[in-house]
Amino acid sequence: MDYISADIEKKWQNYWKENDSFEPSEDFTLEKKYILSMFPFPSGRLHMGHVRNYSISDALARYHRQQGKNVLHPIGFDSFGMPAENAAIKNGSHPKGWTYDNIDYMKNEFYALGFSFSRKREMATSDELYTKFEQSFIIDMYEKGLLYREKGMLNWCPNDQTVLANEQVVDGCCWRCDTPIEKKDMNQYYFKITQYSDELLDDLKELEKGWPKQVLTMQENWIGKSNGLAFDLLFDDESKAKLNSMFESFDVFTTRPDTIYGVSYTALAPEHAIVTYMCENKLLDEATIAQIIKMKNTSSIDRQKEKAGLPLGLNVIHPLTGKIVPVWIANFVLMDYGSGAVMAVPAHDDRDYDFAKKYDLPINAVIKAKDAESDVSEKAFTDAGVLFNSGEFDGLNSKKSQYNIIKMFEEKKIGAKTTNYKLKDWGVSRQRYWGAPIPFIHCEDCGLVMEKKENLPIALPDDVEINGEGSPLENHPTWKHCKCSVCGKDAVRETDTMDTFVQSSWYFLRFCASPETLKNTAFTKEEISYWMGVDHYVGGIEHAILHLLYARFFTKVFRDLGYLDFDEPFDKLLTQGMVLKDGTKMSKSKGNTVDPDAIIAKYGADTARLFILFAAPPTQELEWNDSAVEGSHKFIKRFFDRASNVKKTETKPKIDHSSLSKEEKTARKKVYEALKRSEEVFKERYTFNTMIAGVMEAVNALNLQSNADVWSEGYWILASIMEPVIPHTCWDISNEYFSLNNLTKQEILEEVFIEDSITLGVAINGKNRGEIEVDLTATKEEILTLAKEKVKKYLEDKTIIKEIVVPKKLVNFVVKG
RNA sequence: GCGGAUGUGGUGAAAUUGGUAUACACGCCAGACUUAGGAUCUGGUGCCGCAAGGCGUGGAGGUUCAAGUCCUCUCAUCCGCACCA
Repeated sequence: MDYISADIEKKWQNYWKENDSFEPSEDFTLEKKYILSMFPFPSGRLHMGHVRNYSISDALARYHRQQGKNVLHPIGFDSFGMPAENAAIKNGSHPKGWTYDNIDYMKNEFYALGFSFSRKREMATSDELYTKFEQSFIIDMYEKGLLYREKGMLNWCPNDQTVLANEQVVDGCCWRCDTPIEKKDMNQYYFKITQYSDELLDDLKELEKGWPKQVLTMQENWIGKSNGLAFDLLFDDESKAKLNSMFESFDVFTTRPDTIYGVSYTALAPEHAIVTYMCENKLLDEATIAQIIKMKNTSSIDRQKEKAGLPLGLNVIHPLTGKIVPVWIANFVLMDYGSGAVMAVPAHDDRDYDFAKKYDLPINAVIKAKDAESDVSEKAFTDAGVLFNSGEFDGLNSKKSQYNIIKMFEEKKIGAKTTNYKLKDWGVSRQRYWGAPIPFIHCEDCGLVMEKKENLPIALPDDVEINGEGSPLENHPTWKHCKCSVCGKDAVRETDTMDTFVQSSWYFLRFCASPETLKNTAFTKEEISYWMGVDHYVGGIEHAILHLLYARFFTKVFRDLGYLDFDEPFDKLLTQGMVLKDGTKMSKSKGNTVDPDAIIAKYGADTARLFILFAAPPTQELEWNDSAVEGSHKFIKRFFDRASNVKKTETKPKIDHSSLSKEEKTARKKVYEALKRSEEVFKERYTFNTMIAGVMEAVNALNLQSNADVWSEGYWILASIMEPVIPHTCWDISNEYFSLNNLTKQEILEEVFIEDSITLGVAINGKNRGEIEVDLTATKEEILTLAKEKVKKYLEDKTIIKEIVVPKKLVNFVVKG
């Protein structure tokens, strides 16, 4: 029978659909596996990155199903978001229609690839029920004080006409459209993620077993915890008078209190309150004010190009020496880190050094290397060292003095040990239409109030005009008008919608809901405690910070709200590498994409899956190679054709190993080696390429013999091993020859690994010179005699100094002369 | 600058604890079958060399009977963060 991929694949896809083959059981006494791939945005069609992502998770899901586990392998769509609106603006389509059409199309693509998803748990985050539950959680979070509204300087993308979270600003530009962001003073809703900074950082330890180190490090850096000293710098009397006695002091933070005797100036961020006061009250001359305004309006990228600043004509008093220290304004001081002000120690900080050199400020060295002279004439000395010119702390090392200096500040009550984080609260409101509305109401009398839970969902209106100008909800004639949930008076709805990352922060919990639960509640605690945590989470490294941090945050919040009782959502994280063509990432703009549909049409889904899992380990980049795809296709055909050597059987044949020929024994050994490899791969290594190579070797070995029982046993096992990779082909073979009985856990037979003789390498001075075959029972002396005979010609005129026999591996002679 | 990785044939890549480097595949070469071959099958293929032999895992050292694997230094590439005080 010829291998016709289209027929076979269609046949089994229909079979799986009709038989609900991949629905998880509701029996919570079974051992479970929750296998999840990061769900896609419904952009229109699948790309190869998707195919790789789901090929990996599908292989895991199918393997564990064979092992008898209760497997949850769901699929959904992260369906809110800007592209739907952009398409609306471009083609006049409606975001809803566009989104759901795309979902339908992509679902078909998924099932054409044979992915074993639970069809009954399919969902999209733009479904009204999803919005309903999410809005309910938002209200819970507000009541807990984890959501607040505040005016602030926000990241504004002028192209997308919306605010962005800090995490969504990449190199000063919008993460989505690359437009340089602007700062805009606006009201915004924030999740208090900073309340969980320490826990988000500390719990990374729990993840060390299951997450790539790289991701852990990225999260750690993003949270950016640093310990140091915070203290007040007091103005002198003259400066206080200049400031109309409005300010006594300002607060600074340092991680290097050991350098404090080297302070030679201090610097404020251009946005600092004192600077703002001075500008507003014209306490500086006009030219200076103009320069400050210019500095503030400079983009963050330009601000990094060169250090710049101005003296403010103010002085503070050094807290330890009592000396007068000038106050500057400096463009490198960031308003949103620490207090927006720094003590400057040019001798021991590169930035302070550059600035001091430029403006000719004093450079006072106070730390030197242990056994060297201090030299800061060329550059700052930023290492730890020994203190000098530091009063009572002279001679102490950096570490010791940091401790002592902080202690002294605390005793004198002029400063305190302080921890700072780079992590900021998560701004979640977006001025867009295609998102989940934030369920709040603005009432003239009552202020900001929550919508009543019984009124949820606050759904989006369908009749909107989307033209890219302003917020479509804000511009809608009637939608925003409502009654206050507290006093009943006329009021207005919040027209901002939520960041789409909010939806992806809890979708993995929603998947735990049974088809029954789905209709009524978000999920039940019982279901969640059974299915969570996710055993394998598969997705792209690009989500290392944003999505994974937010999802971890939501899990902790839901725990504190009583919805669940664990700390971390994802036990194991597998970050897949990119799919490349011609050395660069596949992308439409580069025109180097390969369309999955075309590959399926030409070779079939199994070929695409096999190539993707065979060409490289999943965490590594994958270079697309047309002829290697061809090769994968050839293997499947050969695998299918050679199945004709198999004798039909309902059970695995029993074979008397001792009666077999050498070729037959080798074939069996290779088959069972492949099985061993498969277990390691699925349990620990996930290097599917090596497992597939093992199967290929086994097929090659089977082909060198003609014992029908050996063929049958071989295929019984190999079709089971390969089913997670090329499911259609394997189900077809299994059905034809084994009545599908072999797609279960396979037992390893140790007898096939026992051999009567073994091959040993013979080396001289570590260099391989030949090999000998010896009896299993051979003694060391016998082996040595045989080995010496084998490499006789290399031993002439030489003296053997040492003879090493490594059992079952090799013999090594150390020779001289 | 800080952090994380990766360097092995013409190519994608194997080598799980130090033990015969290059499994498996792609490509290439040769042969068979064929009207034909971009199908299928068989064999060959690390490099230099006619051979004997020598050399080979980015580079330089080291430990060891034995190093792709361990240690020191170094080079290159990729990724992430970045004026975070």
